Amino acid sequence: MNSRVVEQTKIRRRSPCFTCAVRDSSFCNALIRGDEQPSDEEPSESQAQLKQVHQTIRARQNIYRARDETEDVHVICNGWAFRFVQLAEGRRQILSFLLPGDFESSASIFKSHRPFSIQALTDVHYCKFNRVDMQTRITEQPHVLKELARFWGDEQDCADHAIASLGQQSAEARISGLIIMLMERLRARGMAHNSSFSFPLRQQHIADAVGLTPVHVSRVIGQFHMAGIVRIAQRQIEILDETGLRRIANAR
Amino acid sequence: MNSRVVEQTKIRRRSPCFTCAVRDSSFCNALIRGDEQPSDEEPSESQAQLKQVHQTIRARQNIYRARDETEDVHVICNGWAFRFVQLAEGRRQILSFLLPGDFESSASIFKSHRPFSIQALTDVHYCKFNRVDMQTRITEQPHVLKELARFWGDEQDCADHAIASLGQQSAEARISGLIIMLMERLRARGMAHNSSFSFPLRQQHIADAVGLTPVHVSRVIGQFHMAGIVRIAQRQIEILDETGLRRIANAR
DNA sequence: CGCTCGTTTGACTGGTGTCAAGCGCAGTGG
DNA sequence: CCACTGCGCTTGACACCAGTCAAACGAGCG
Repeated sequence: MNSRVVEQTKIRRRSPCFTCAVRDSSFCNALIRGDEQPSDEEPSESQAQLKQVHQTIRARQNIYRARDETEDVHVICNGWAFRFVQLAEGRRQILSFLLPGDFESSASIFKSHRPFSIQALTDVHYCKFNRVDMQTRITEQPHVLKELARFWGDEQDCADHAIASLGQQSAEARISGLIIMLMERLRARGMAHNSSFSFPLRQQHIADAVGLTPVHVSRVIGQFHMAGIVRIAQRQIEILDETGLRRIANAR
Repeated sequence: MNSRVVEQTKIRRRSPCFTCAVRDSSFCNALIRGDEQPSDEEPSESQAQLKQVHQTIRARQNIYRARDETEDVHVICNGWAFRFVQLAEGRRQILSFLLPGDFESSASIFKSHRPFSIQALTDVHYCKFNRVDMQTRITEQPHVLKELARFWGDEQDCADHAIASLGQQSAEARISGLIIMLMERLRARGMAHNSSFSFPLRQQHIADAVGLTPVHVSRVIGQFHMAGIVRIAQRQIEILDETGLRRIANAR
């Protein structure tokens, strides 16, 4: 396949996207590289319409605050972020984790304000696309819509999985399921090697994601440690017994 | 507004859609009526392409079984259905309830098989659209895509709400939240009058939707009865104290 | 009349939350 | 270099919400 070469020539060399580590698996790719079919219509024209701005933000800062109006849609280039809702009495629910190449959410492309917030978990490098430009790109180029639909289906599957997990599974199963999901998503990006990968989550984040208290998360992770299933240290995780971990995740 | 009249002329009088009670608020409307803008392009041509088949199914029958290949996308015309995943040991999680005018899920338009099943809760009258036809309709008519995006955003909001509810709320809050959500969705369709509406859910359905056991659902609903907040009987519900119900739904 | 299905109720159990204290470590400033 | 501090994690004691098991009831229906 030399499609990669073709893509590179279409992305301006000055753009940070030129060196993006996850470009091949991200939606940006379809967006930026223009129409896949070799055609004679000038691609540079619609190319110019797609404004994007790259930005950096420190850990714990909000990338988007719920219900704010914004013209932009955010894509994570580097680092981890998460989508969440803030509830009464300091409680919050993490709705999803955003990894490099992830959209804040594909539905955001069509809405100027959303009910959730987005916060950087590590230092994050992200990219803002103009929403209206994106919409025209999607209506004009059917293959971009197709690609978007794929992301959107994946998002729904993740959401449905979270609902089933929260509704039906025990604390151990929910936590191990979260670890497995993150592992698989990182593997798909080539960001996990020999069952060991970056794991910047605090136990508070895990708790907010799976609907438990940090205290109980600590107990469960402690069990996992003692059973020799995982090892978490220095913001890194190592999966020592993937089979065992999956068994726990699939049990009630 | 005489747009209603215009629409009627575009829907063949023989079609069940002609007398659909929720047509104005459903996605079918945008799909069937063709391009909104008065234009000279012949609408009858693309009209003919959109195959739809109407069907009826008894309560408790499955409309779709998880992971089956299908060429169709389903829309509920009449009655209630629900989307669910079946888990080990007879457990199941209800992911969402489908009311008249609802799509099985907007992401289904782009995928030939999905991880969830759909079951009729009451006797259901539904409509099958051909998926590929639908896709071309969406790519060809930008306003249909816009409309679809609206549904899709609503779906995400519902899913996010369910996640937050399951993760952070007490049994009382989850159950009252479910009742309120159904009430509001029925009101939007003109299917709820003076805080009283059809409520075909068994307590088992409520339990499977909010992640509790039927026994505990019974206890909570019993409390609601005794507190004079709602009255459920003969598959009908009456909201006696909406303020109180909302207070419970918003508390932890 | 005697099914079946859905609901209710009681007694008891257990998983998870709450509260509180202590530990280790990194950063910071003297 | 050392105290001080804050953050994240761990641990223990105890409380409580919700699950489990079992029995009984009522309504609809053949």
